[in-house]
Amino acid sequence: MSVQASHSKQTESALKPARGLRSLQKGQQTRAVILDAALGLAAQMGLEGLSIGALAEVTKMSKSGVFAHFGSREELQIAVLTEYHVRFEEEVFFGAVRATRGLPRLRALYERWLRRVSVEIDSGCIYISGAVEFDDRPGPVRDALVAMVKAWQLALHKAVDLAQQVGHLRVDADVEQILFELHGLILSLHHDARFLRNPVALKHAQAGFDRCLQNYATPAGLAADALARKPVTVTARRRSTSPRIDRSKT
Amino acid sequence: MSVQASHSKQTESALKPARGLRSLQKGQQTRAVILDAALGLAAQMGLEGLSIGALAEVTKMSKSGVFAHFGSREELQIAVLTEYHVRFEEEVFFGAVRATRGLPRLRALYERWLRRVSVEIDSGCIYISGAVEFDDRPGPVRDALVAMVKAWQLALHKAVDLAQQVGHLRVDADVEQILFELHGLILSLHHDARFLRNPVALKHAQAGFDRCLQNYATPAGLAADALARKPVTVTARRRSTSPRIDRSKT
DNA sequence: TTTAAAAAAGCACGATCGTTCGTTTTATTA
DNA sequence: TAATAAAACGAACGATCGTGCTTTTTTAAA
Repeated sequence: MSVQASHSKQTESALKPARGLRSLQKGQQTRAVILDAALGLAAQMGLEGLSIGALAEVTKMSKSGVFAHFGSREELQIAVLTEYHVRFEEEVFFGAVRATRGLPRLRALYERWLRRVSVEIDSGCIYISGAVEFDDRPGPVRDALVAMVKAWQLALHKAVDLAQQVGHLRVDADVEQILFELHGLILSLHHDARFLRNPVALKHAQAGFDRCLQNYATPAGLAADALARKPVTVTARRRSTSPRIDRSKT
Repeated sequence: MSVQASHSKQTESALKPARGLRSLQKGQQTRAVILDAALGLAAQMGLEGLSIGALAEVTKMSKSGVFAHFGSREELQIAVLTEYHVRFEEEVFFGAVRATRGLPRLRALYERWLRRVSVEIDSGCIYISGAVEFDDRPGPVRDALVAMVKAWQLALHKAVDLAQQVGHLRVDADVEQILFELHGLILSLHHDARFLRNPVALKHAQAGFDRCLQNYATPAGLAADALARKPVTVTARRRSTSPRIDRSKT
């Protein structure tokens, strides 16, 4: 199941040569290198700002050499997108489903999502920038992006559903509404942290999540959430001016 | 005070000719036409996607003719930005400050903001798309954009402050946190409505605002809010599956 | 209506874009 | 090691980008 979007352009013909499948043969290997650089470039300049020339320069290859690996710019963009999807899935989703069902898992998903959007290495969430770039630009790239975002939202939807089933979230709460608000917190974080360079944006995003729980969670859910969180001390979280809550990371 | 960002590139030398200031003389007139077209183009393609060639085509002018009005692409982008700022100020801010201080005014601001982001003619909020495009692109365009967004946030900040002073919002509430969450709702709306084409996004944004009030407003504030809202019937708002709340516009 | 100024057009420039094609260099197999 | 396939390169294409420069057209003042 996972967060699979329906895009498997990996050809990997698997017929004829019964290839070694041990070490990537040179082609796939440099393709991976290119893709890695492309991810960094796309995170910085956006998917539309990603150019083959710049990519060639950064990988110290010729333009045509880079180009040959993808066949077209569109396919390069899609390849970048699916690579990002795989990493996102790996880091955020698979890393969080180990947490127990209910609020602990939902919080784990959210926390990892936070990190991904704000403090990542080259930062710049391609889902978010891509959504803005392609909201008025039809085509296969947009289609692929929509599929991935929807897949991720579906995964979140299931996590919220589960949290309701185990009695951590009130069953009369509108799941779509919860997702809408959580997504808003993420987008606001992305905006304030990256664009406005506001260093406290992360804390606002975390506080927003807590306040969301206060509204939609059951007493049992709140208890489970408190238990699952790092039990350093039992002092209630309070909003103070002194910036020492910083150590609340896993 | 208003929502003034510090950018008045309007030259308007005001010296020598004591110009007619009645009807714009030809230059300013076509400049206005170009700018109007540029706003539409930028809303659709983004500030970076806005090209002088496309702008010339849409206005049926020569490239150099368009170009001469701005002197550089950057100045064109800034001109588009300030024009957008003026319109935003007009529609959202000045249109809402007529509402009485406190929650009525805050709601008026929010409602107009909503419309601006979701249902506008050519739609596509340049503040939002610009924030994504220029979060990693230093320069005067970014600076201008940051100034405008901060000016708008300051205006919102004052509205929230006022709502606290008149006893509509709890004084122990963190203003920045409120702004963060409201902004998140707007961004989520922009994302879901424009990118995902979700027709119910607007309702989620409205419900999110209501829930925000439930958390941060005082009883007196809630009463004032209920009074200020269209007093069609006195039935309490409830979350039902039947979609009939649609007529809740001013 | 004539004249001076402003506005728009026309043309061309260097750069960069994605892309194609033919050649040369690598890597893989026999 | 020789033969074969894959990979990377180099050069060039048409298009478009922003931007200068010169000329023509339009507008405003005398």
